[in-house]
Amino acid sequence: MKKHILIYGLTGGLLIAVLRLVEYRFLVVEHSIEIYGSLIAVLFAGLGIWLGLKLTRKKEVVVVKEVPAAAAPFALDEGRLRELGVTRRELEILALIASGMSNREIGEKLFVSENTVKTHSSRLFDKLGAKRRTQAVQLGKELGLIP
Amino acid sequence: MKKHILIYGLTGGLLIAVLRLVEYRFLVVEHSIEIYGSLIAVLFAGLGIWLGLKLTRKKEVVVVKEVPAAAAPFALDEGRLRELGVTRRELEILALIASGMSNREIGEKLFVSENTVKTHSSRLFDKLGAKRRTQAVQLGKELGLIP
DNA sequence: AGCAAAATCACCCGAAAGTATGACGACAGA
DNA sequence: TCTGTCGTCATACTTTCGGGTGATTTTGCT
Repeated sequence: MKKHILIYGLTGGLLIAVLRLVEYRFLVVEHSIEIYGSLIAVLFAGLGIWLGLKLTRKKEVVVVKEVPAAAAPFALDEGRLRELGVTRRELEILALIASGMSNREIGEKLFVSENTVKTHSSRLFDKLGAKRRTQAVQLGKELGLIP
Repeated sequence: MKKHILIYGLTGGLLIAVLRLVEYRFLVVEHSIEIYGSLIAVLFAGLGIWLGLKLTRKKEVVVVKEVPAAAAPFALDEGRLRELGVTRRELEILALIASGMSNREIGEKLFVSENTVKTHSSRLFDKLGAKRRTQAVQLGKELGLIP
């Protein structure tokens, strides 16, 4: 900004000097005062416009463009977990059920017996109030336990 | 834009007229020419700045803002439906399975026998390559058949 | 009208899922 | 040390699912 003021001042001073020289030649001429004024007017108008442009260059209109975010990261609702009394293991099994695995497959994946998976899922269904595994999956999603 | 030019012209003319009047009083004064010039300079500089401001087209800066897309409207993938040969009824039943209903409940809701639901779901599983209803639900979601 | 696809239903059978009950060890916290 | 929770497993029983087959009716399209 200081640079602008400096340029402005210098231009003004220079103009005065130039006019001083010019003055002697044209002052005698009729209507020279109008020419003189016009000259200054044009020059300063141009300068003003230039300054105005410089000053407003930074005024930017921010346009917010909303883009559908790819995917909600999904955060496990820990609170709900305790609220319902669902244990880690049960949650783990719920996730596997949701992925479409059978009790046997889940048991193999977790290195436990199929019966264990059944007891876990049974207790899980109780806590969720589900009668079927498909319902448990649906409820689990609604409750924020699984993505 | 025409308005601006008009204002500009009028201002200039008016100024000339005013100066004409003022001229007679100050022309006799020493250095009046500098005052005169300064006056014009200041006025036109101001005018120029104002014009500059007006003329400056405000730059639009597009800010891409990621917003957690309220809700993906979900559009049924009709193409996939035909591609897999899944019928409307089967799709309907898939949706009800996904909501956690039993075959019996689905039958009651659709006013058909449980057996009918079973045949529909059986054929559906074939087409989806699913062995269990939970898996069918999972696949259905991946394939864009259900939300 | 006539064909093909879709929808409906039945019956059987085996597999998977779900319920109920009991039991045992590990581990944390009072 | 005692208690409660969690995870593990088993057995027995009921219900639900899923597969296979066959059949009839509806419906959409030419």
